[in-house]
Amino acid sequence: MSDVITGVGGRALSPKGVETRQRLLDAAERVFGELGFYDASIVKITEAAGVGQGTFYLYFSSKKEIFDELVRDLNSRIRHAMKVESSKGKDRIEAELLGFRGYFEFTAAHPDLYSIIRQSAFVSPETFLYHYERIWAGYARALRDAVATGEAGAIDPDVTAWALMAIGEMVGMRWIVWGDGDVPENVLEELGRIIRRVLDPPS
Amino acid sequence: MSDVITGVGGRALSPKGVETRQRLLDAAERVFGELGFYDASIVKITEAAGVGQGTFYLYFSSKKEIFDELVRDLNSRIRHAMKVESSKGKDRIEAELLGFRGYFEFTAAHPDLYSIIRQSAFVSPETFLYHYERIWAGYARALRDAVATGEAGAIDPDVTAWALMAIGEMVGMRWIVWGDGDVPENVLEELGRIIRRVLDPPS
DNA sequence: AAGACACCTGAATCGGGTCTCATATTTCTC
DNA sequence: GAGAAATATGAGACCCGATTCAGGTGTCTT
Repeated sequence: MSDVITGVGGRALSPKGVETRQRLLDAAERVFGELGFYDASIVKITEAAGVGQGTFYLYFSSKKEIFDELVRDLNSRIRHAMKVESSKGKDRIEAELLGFRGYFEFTAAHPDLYSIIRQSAFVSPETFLYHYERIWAGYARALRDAVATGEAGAIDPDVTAWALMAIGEMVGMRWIVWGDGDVPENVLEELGRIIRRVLDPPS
Repeated sequence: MSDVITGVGGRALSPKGVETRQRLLDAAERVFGELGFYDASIVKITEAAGVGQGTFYLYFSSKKEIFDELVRDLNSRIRHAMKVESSKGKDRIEAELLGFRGYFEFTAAHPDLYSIIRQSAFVSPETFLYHYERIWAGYARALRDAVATGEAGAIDPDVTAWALMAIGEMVGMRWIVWGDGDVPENVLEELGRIIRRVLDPPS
């Protein structure tokens, strides 16, 4: 576990270097979010960060590297948002629905970031895979627990986790990204019905 | 309904022109599939088609235009594959599962093309939307019919259609694109269980 | 076979990108 | 405050892509 922040070549950074690196990351988030990976350029990122072009290469060796770093960061923020919400649920069904709500809220608050992650599919397939597997793992563990405690019926937790994750992503895209930024109440209700049916809790 | 094939500027094409246009489309499918939209270049497409660079602009006005044409073509092939399979089903549940199989078979046979469609999200959002809405519309109509005939319970066909489509896409990605090109039998079985539960047919 | 018309060509233009490097500045250490 | 180390700079070398254009080739008609 090395939490030490380094520049290119593993160079240790002074507080000033750490700050500049962070400025570049923040700028990259804005620029990638607005323009997408391919239309974003190093020049635009350094301009947004208020540093010279050459400075970029003191901290990141390529455009892809800073992009990957950003996706990992977003992934952990999304999982955090979901976990915070879902932990408020009294049972597994409620927890799942709240987890979705957390996801939708994050998506609504950061529609650009949502699109960044989708872009990683082509920019950096490993990172894209990492993103889905991390989220999936959380779902699958929760579902295994639910089966163990009898809150869910005879389901396959692994396959069901992929299915639920898929639904959350699609609904976020359909009603938040393509819609007016909010998932309507009737859709949330139907989502509740679907989750209940899929989880098959003993009555 | 104009089935007349034209070049840039609506120019009518002779048989030779039609053939060259098709050669470019076939080449574009291979090049986009292998390299993705951004790394593909007009030069590479014209080389793969065996024509000069300038020829490209006799038939398509830009890289995006030929890409959009390709996505629309793929969309109709996917829907056709799904329809052919699902029409073999004896009831709605079986039809849905067969439709998924058709989709998986298409995905397995054309993994590159699958990725092309995902790329359209950034290259051409309208086309991406078109793709999902066309597929969704077919699902939703089938589900409405199922509700009417009593093959499905008190479901919201529109929301349920988005959910089922999402599941199919995610499973295709997880087991075909990331996996070994085939959806295992046990996953298909669990998928059957999920569909049955979600459709809620009266027992 | 001459003219018309569709088709084809690739070198050249133009724009824009990544990354390097010689040099300058700031900060740290003693 | 002098020397070392870290940080910063932006012009320019280098590369590659989309698109245009002035002119060449094939094919059909009469």
